Amino acid sequence: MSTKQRLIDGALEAIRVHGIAGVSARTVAATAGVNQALVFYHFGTVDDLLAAACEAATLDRVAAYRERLAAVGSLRELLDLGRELHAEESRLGNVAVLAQLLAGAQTEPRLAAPVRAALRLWSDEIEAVLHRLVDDSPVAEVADAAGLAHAVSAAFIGLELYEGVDPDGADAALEALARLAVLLDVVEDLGPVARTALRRRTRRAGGRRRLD
Amino acid sequence: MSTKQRLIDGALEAIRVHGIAGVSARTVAATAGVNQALVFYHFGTVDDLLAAACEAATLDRVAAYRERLAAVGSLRELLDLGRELHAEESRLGNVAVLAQLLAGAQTEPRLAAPVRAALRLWSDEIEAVLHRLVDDSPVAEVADAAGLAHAVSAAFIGLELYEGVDPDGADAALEALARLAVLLDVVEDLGPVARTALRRRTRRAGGRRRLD
DNA sequence: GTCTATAGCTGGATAGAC
DNA sequence: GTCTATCCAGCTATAGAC
Repeated sequence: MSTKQRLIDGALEAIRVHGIAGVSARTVAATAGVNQALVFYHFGTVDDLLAAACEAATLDRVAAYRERLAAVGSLRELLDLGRELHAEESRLGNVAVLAQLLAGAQTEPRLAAPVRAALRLWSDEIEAVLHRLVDDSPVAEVADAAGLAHAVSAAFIGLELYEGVDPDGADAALEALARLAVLLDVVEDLGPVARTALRRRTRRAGGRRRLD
Repeated sequence: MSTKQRLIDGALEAIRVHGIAGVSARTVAATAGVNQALVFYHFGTVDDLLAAACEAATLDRVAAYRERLAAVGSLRELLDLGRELHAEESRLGNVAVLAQLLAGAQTEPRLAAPVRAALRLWSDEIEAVLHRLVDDSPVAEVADAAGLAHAVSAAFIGLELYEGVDPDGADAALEALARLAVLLDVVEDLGPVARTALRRRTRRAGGRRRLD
């Protein structure tokens, strides 16, 4: 394995263990088992290494789910895959890494673009599935695929961080969301008469809602 | 204003400006306009100062919304207040501070308890309102107040971080969630016959969903 | 490409004068 | 309570030997 790759893996592991506030050329190099000066030889700055690690990790994980996402055939299946993905990535610590990088990107402009790109990789993937499942179902009335894809990505990050300090609270949140999502099933199975009624009602309610 | 208070305010401002990775006794003291050694005299360690700042800021902001939350009379109104709160706190940077502290708490055990307590202050408040609005409405079938309160808190954090690197994506996410929430209005206005039908359907769908 | 060594800085934390 | 002065660890980044 190349030194560059070892540094990237070391960076990801160092973020997992020490958080964004605890990563440094020294901690990363120690984790990777290489000399500290090589961080600067290969990447120039620590932030550039973090950016490279962010991109590499995301490309890898998104690719790992592409097939499973393509096989999803209903909202029910998508929700199940979502919970599976949450459990799996939580265990591997990938969402945690992305969350730390996202927190760091708030005040470090050089991290903002790579982190945005990583989030877009995920949300584009989710958006494609949502379009396929939702666009010609009754849910289309209330579901904007692009916006929801971003919301799902943000929720994954938020829940991961929440879980770090309040695991029971995060569990309860996931349960509650799954329960609420049952509504989508109900709408999806609606007959034509009920669909028309729903459309009428959502149009009205949507009009009342638009405030800002 | 006491030195302790100036340090707390300085800590909050320093987190806003430099992020959790950039706060130090020196940056905080400089922001507060006091001597660096006073951080340790008054709080012992930097983390203990951050913990105190976390608690103070949250108590302050939760109190600022208590009246408005008590005045909420419908899910529609709650959603509108939520978007108002998001805009207001985003501008003041309070959610951003909580998000940074939450990120730091993932790897700093001394921050975990205070941050969990802060999140609970918010979610308890939200849970109380949800109980009041939802418990004897048809939505109760699909809405667990306690779990949803945690979900809402986590979503606020996730969206705030998302907004920091992708404002357009975060806007789209909020729009999409508001649109989806229209479903709740629809269910809330359901007649008794439709309510019974919904209950039957959610029971079945809920049974199929329980996987992990 | 990789190593040692080091410059120059910022970090937490304390001692001791006032 | 507040200040100066200081210790020492850790930080980024570079120079230069191999």
